[in-house]
This record gives sequence, structure tokens and C-alpha cells, in this order.
Amino acid sequence: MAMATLAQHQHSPDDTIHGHGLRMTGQRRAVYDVLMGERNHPTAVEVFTKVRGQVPNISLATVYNCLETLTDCGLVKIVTHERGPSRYCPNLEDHAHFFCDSCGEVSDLPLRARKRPQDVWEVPENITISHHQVAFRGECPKCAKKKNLKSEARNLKSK
Amino acid sequence: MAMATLAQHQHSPDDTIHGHGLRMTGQRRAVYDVLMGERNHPTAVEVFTKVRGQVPNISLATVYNCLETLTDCGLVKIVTHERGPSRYCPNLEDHAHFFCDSCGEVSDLPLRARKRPQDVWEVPENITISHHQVAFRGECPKCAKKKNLKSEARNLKSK
DNA sequence: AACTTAAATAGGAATTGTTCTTGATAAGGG
DNA sequence: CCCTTATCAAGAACAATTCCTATTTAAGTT
Ligand SMILES: [Mn+2]
Ligand SMILES: [Mn+2]
Ligand SMILES: [Zn+2]
Ligand SMILES: [Zn+2]
Repeated sequence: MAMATLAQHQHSPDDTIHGHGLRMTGQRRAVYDVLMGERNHPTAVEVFTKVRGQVPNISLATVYNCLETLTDCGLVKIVTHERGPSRYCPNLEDHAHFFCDSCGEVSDLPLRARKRPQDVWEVPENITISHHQVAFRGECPKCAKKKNLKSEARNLKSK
Repeated sequence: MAMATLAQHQHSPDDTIHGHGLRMTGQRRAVYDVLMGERNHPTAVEVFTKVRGQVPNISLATVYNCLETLTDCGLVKIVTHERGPSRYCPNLEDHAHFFCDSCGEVSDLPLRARKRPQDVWEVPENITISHHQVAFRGECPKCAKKKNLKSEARNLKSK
């Protein structure tokens, strides 16, 4: 597993991959394009299904390999949540994730300017933080609206 | 999966379990005691190994069942980190976790008074948050010290 | 105390998501 | 074009967890 470097300052994903002594193959490009296209935080299997449209006989293991390579090169981030399958995110900014419990949607929550997680949790100053991972769970606006409509309908009927 | 209720205000774990229409069996008590004893965030297998001292022929599936029951009753929390095995925590206060990359130690980081995660990440006000999960990774003080001693020794030798 | 009924357990099989292995294929530099 | 090495497809293996089922246990009820 190679160290992830500052990919966002390179000019192209190709350069970034080359910078790691690796090649930008058709499979890697296709996987990367799927992630850049759909910014839904797809799982490996979802990427696999989508990418088959471009590279019809790519294997699932190759999709996993490509995702690992892209992650190691710092072009995408892996997102884990509870015991669900890993998801992949091409947003390289520092951000947290929101997971809707009712529809499963995953979305990005940007870090506020000049704020650090350490402002909220007591981190002893003799420990060194290299990463943080933050997940919120709840109900997205779409699902909340849907639920409201349902309860309105129920009220009408009961009258 | 039953809804977790406010276990910390009950008087005993037995009451809490009874409150959910369940029984405090020998296996459940033993699992709970292991968690309360070692506050290291053990995995299911680690709990299994420890609890066998008390209940010699408990099965791993039962340990999983007990852990799930205790979690559902709100007596313990499940802690996931990347793709590692789930760990279990009897600290019911709102807290984050720190994972040492070099020794694997897991420790609790309390929420600061009057702070909320929403202060650090932009959460659209039309989304409802029910839970948050926060993990920090880095190097613990013990490991940092160990590393320093090593590099000192190296310097001495190279002179 | 015996009877009844439902909950809980042990043990093993099954499932899920991911990683590993291996032989074949494809790139890129000389 | 050839050589070397990276990459790939396919399927086996793996780790963690969940599911299944026959048996045991506990709580209530006579
Ligand atoms: Mn994201
Ligand atoms: Mn904890
Ligand atoms: Zn939703
Ligand atoms: Zn450490």
C-alpha cells in the first residue's frame, strides 16, 4: 500500500498515477470516470455494474484493485459506515458524511472554515492525529417530506 | 432490532433488560461483566475468549447474540472502524474514539461541554440528525515515546 | 411439584464483502 | 519487434457476522 500524496495539486489523474510508478489503464480510467460521474458514493459492486457498460468483461476483483490503486494514489477516498460495504468518494476536500436511514442516500458535509474536530472532542495534546472520519445518520429532506405527505393523507382519511 | 432506550437512568442492567421484555441470563451477565471490566473496546472474539473463563461452553454465536441484545437495550455501544471487526463499549456518554495506528489501542474522547458536531461540519438545517460517529486515527503517547527512544538509540550508535 | 409456553442457547451452516492466487494478456522502453 | 513488468480475469479463499434448528432453560400457571 503506497502512501497517498497530494493528488489535488497535480494536473491530471494520469499524472498522479504515473507519479506513483503506475499506469493509467482502460480499467482504471473507466472506474475513475464512473466515480467522477456519479457522485453518489457507490459501492464496489455498483461501480462494477456501471463500469461494465464501458469495459464489458472487467472482473469484480479488478474493480476492487482499481479502487484500491486510486485510493492509494489519493484520487478517491474510501468511505466506510457501520458494517455496510465500503463506498468510494472522489471529493478530496475534508468533509464528513451523512447517511439517510430511510433511503440510504449518502451526501457530503463540508468542514466549516477554520474549524477542527478537536474543537468539539477533547483530544489529549500528547496524541498525534493523522486522520478523522465523521458520519452522521438521520433522515434526509426528501424522506422527511415523503413521510409528512403520508401522515397528511392519513389525517384526511380519518376525518 | 428493538429501540434503545435511556438505560443510564435505570438502576441495574437487569432492570434495563427486563424493561425490554428480556431475561438477564448467565451468558448475558458474563458478557456484560467482561465489557464493564475491560474497557478496552474488545471485539466479539476477544469477549468470547474472556467470557469462556466464566461460562466454559458458551458459543461464539451466543456472544454475538448477547452483544446485540445489550446493544439493543442501550447498555453498550457498538464501535466500528474502517473494515475491522466491530468492538463494544460500555461508556454510554457521548464520545468519539481514537485508534492508535501502531499499537491498535482504542480510547474514548469525551465531547466538550456545550459543543455539537454541527459546529464543525455544515449540516443543512432541513436534515434531521439522529446519530453521529466520530473516529480519530494517529499515534498514542506510548507509541510516540517508544519511537523517540528508538531514534535516540540510533543517534547514539551513529556517533 | 408438574405442566405449559416462550425465550435463549450451542453448534454448525450459510452469507457477505473483500482479498488472494495464478496463469494469461497487454504496455512501454530499448 | 522483444523483453520485462504491470495488470488483468476468474475463481478460490478468507474473515466477520448472521442464520438455522434441535435442545435446553426459565417463568408463569395450575
Ligand atoms: Mn464524500
Ligand atoms: Mn468508547
Ligand atoms: Zn432519505
Ligand atoms: Zn499506540
